[in-house]
Amino acid sequence: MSPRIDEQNQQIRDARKQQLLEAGAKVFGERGYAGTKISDIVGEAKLSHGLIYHYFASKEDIYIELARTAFITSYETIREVVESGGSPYERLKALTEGIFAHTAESGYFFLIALQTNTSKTVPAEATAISREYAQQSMRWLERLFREGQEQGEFIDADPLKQALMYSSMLNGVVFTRLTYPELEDFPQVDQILRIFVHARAEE
Amino acid sequence: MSPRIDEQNQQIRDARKQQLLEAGAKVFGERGYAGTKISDIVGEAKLSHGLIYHYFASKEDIYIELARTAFITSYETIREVVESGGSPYERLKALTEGIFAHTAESGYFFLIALQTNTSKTVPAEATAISREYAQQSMRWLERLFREGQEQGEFIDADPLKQALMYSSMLNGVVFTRLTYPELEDFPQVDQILRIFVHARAEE
DNA sequence: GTCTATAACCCGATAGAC
DNA sequence: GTCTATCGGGTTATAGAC
Repeated sequence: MSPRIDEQNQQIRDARKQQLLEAGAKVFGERGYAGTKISDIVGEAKLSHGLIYHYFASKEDIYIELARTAFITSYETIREVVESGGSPYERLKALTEGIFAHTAESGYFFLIALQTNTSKTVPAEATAISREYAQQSMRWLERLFREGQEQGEFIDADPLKQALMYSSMLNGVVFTRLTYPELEDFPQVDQILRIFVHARAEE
Repeated sequence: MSPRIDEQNQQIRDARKQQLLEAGAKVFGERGYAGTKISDIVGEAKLSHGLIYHYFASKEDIYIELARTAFITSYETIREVVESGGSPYERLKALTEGIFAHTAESGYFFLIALQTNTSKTVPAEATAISREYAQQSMRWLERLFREGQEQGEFIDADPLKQALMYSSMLNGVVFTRLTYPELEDFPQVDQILRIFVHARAEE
């Protein structure tokens, strides 16, 4: 095999794998781990039944890879924004808007993350990955809230609980946005962030 | 058959049905509709495999009955509190605390409601029931927010969007409480309701 | 009313041809 | 690399004995 052929083959392999992952994200998101059949995935990807096993060892394997992508993406977004410049409030607002924009286009990953945290049927490895990244993400959020309190922008409260409150609210709102996609300009980001900042005269 | 026997039989039937519904709530909540096997339910209820079909026509049937209970309970709680006495803020606070108390003891129904709204594998009838009650519940919440605005307690904003915001936040927080049951006094109800009320001097 | 046994079907994963 | 055919195991629902 010449290098030329090798390279072409690699491109085909990458393309097929991506095809299967995208199909998997859609059907796992819509139907859950147990409710998804291999035939659903290959049907969505328009590939034959057997071919999926040339790219993944098992159904569990596909799910784990998708869950990992979901959690890493979320974690990296949080880390980058918290480490970036701007006041704590500006960063919190930027993070919120970034997450809304992201989930609007790839809601399936949100649903996969949700399942990984609620269903006992998902592969144990996916649940372990979730726990790991959830903990790390919470640490970054905690730091953001602590900074906001030190600088006087945020109200005083246990920073970890504020971080939990923030992620709770975000989950709830993203979920509603997925349920009612026709709702535009929901929610007002400034409004939901009022929970965390000091009261001030209304204009 | 004497009436005496009939009555005893009816008691047995009711008890078994309740047993199966409770087992079903647990395993459907934990494993999802597709991930739950009949053997999981009867195993949890400690009854034999075949017996479940003397009480329910099908697996779908059990799920529909559980989903109906979940949505009706939620709807009735909202309706009763909104119709009760007290200022809008007092009613909103009472509703929030009531829902937290309720989901703390029967979180499985929350998970069943969640799945019914996100998974395409659940029986279509359950999804229809969800939509119906969600719409009705939203109307009552909308009314509560409109009253709060008219009386000057709540900030001005589209009452329907405030109702959506409230239910989003509640979903997110209940979810977090299920994920971290060891967290006590999370969240501070007064804090989350700050979103909806006018800013005022902090004590 | 309760149980065990089984029918009828479907799924994940593999084998092997092209 | 891609496909069809098939194996082995497991699932819902029913039948029939006690």
